[in-house]
Amino acid sequence: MKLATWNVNSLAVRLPQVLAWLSANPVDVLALQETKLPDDRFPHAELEGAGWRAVWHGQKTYNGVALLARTEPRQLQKNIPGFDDDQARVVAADVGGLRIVGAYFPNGQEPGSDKFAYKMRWLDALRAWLRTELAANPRLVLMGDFNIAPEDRDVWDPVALAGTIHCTDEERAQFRALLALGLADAFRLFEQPPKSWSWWDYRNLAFRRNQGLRIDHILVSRALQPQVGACLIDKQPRRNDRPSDHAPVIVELRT
DNA sequence: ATGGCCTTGGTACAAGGA
Repeated sequence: MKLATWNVNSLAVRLPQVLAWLSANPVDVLALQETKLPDDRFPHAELEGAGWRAVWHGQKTYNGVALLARTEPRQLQKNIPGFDDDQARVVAADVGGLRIVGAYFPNGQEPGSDKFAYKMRWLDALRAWLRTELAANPRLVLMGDFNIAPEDRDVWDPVALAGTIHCTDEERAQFRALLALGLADAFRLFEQPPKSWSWWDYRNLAFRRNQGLRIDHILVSRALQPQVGACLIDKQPRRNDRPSDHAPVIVELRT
């Protein structure tokens, strides 16, 4: 079983690339972030035509998440229960015997800003909810755009970017607190090439220079860890014309 | 360099992203 996550930075723009990628990369579940579509504009018919069931939670202009699956997702959850939020950032469902949580974590903009405070509140609420969710669903995967580079090795220039957004101690402590719930960063269960990133700025020829961050993650619960066979970042779609600034992350679970 | 790009909304340029 293969699962993947991809921040597509507008599904309206990227749908053809998503369908092409899915044809070449037969995953069972794909979590999407930054669909940037209200629910009535989600392209469920096109996806259905390609053999994908979907659940989606979107809004106009910003944010928006979805899960695409080969089988019907059940037990749908949109956003974090009990956390009043006007931003569409979470969609969860049961697929193939797994609890799948797809999430678009807040960016946070700048330490000390209102948006950063929101990011911290959102992370607190996510963690509290996941604690109960994990207790009820031991086979759980949390994947998406975390907007957190967990360690210095996840940053192309950790000196220049020390303490900046995605790299602050507070964000990294939040990431470790998620791991402490009993989750593992699937990517780090394996030896990986140095300078592995999942996002490259559109500016500065950043992709060509491989100047990026690893901020898109797949976390697996303890019960699933023995089944994780591989985890990789697929840089290929970042080479497309009009690419997303993020690349997909893929995990393989042995069944 | 308080920059460089991309998307949306809307039709000029601001906001947001990371």
